[in-house]
Amino acid sequence: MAKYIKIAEEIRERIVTGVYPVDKALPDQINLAKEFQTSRVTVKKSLELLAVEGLVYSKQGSGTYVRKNALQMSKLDNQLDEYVGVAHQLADRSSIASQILKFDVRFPNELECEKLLIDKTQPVYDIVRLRFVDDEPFLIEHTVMPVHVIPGISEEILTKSIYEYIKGELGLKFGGANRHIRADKPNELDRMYLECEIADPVLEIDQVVYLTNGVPFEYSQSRHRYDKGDVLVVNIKSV
Amino acid sequence: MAKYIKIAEEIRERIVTGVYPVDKALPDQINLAKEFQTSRVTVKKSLELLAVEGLVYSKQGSGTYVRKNALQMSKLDNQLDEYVGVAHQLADRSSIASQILKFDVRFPNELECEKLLIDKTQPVYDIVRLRFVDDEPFLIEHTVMPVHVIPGISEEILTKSIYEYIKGELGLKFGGANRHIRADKPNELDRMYLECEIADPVLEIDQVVYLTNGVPFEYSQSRHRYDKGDVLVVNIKSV
DNA sequence: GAGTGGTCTAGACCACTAG
DNA sequence: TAGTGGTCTAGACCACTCC
Repeated sequence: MAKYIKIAEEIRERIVTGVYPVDKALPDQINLAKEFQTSRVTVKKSLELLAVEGLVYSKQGSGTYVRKNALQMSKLDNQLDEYVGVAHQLADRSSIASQILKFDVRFPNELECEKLLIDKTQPVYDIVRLRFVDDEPFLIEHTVMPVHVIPGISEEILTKSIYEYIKGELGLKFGGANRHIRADKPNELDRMYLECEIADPVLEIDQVVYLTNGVPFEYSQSRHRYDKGDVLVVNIKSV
Repeated sequence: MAKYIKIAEEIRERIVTGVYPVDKALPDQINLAKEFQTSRVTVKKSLELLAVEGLVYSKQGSGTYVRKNALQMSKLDNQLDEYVGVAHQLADRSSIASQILKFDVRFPNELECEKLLIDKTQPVYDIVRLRFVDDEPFLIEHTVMPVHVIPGISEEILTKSIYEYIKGELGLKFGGANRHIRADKPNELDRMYLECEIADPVLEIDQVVYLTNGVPFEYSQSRHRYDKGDVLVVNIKSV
């Protein structure tokens, strides 16, 4: 484990336990460097980590301070690391099940080519899944994935986790996503499978998910019951 | 302007113009350092900037590569810098107007105290605004702000931009936000002011906005017409 | 084993804040 | 003006990838 990460952990611990109180300055970088038997550059790197997490902020010429909302931020971080779509947010506290409504291979349409950065000749999986939380329908998800990027998908994998398969079997890493979030009226499928009334809105999330090398591997549209969960977005400016 | 930022700009330019092609490795850090007459550490810092933007990724022992979706990412970035709530997303291409429905000062309730990290004795502004894009109602926003954090709010400021006032007059900086996004059925106000039909869903965004020092200065709930705009969330993993 | 990125150092100078 | 963070250097060693 890198030294600057260990130091960041120690400082984070001191913040959440109140050794470094909220709204007050930390010891300056030179003294922290002395204490941790390291160079100032390394200490600075640790503080940058904590700044990205929203725990501290630095003011040139003045000092590095604990942010007033530091304690709240430290709670959020665990959730963030695990965040993949919305389904995962609930993984801890509930049982999740999947029902496969459709699993096909076909050629992509124009929009899918554009989103997935592929051409018309490259086949894609066409998957529709219904997800349950504690036996109640929660979301319906339409996923399109390029076969050549994620080969070997089977129904068995779909009932478990695609992300686990990509990480474990294929050795690829999730690298980010762009999501569009909007509200919509329920359509036929929503009413049938999510058991929506005609006046029940749905929350729609359109996303393109990328591997670390920027190759898109999933373009999906998921539609959620409006009364089951929401989307949390945390945003910290670094400048 | 710091050298590492200039170098990042030059490399970004080379990526978007195709000098460094997508999916290929950049020159290694030592050679980039030579070219830019600098040290390897400085080059690395430039590459880290570009990695955060989603343009490149580095693989220890192998090289630094242009991400396949780099060109799409470079388009998104401009939008992101300007992102403050949802209203701003539209600022460029349309005329925005505000109508003040309510502007009061009162004591906060328990939830507001918790969100804004204040106690019951500290008064808050209680503001309700209706926003129009090109003369059509677009969102209705209920904002609560602590008076002692943002003093001197007037109706005139509200019709313009609170953020401009905070930055310009008070010299404070916006430092981040936590948002919860969900879909909901329209309530009385939505139907009256947003001109929603009873079956029209609304997109609700609950947010706490912070200054750079972590002091919450706004707790707001905005409700949007489902057919006018959505929320874009970009997420790049750095690990 | 050669090449590449990741980390770390010790010291320097600059830019900014605050009294 | 003193103190603090921001940047930069030149060199070193380590960890990892890939041939």
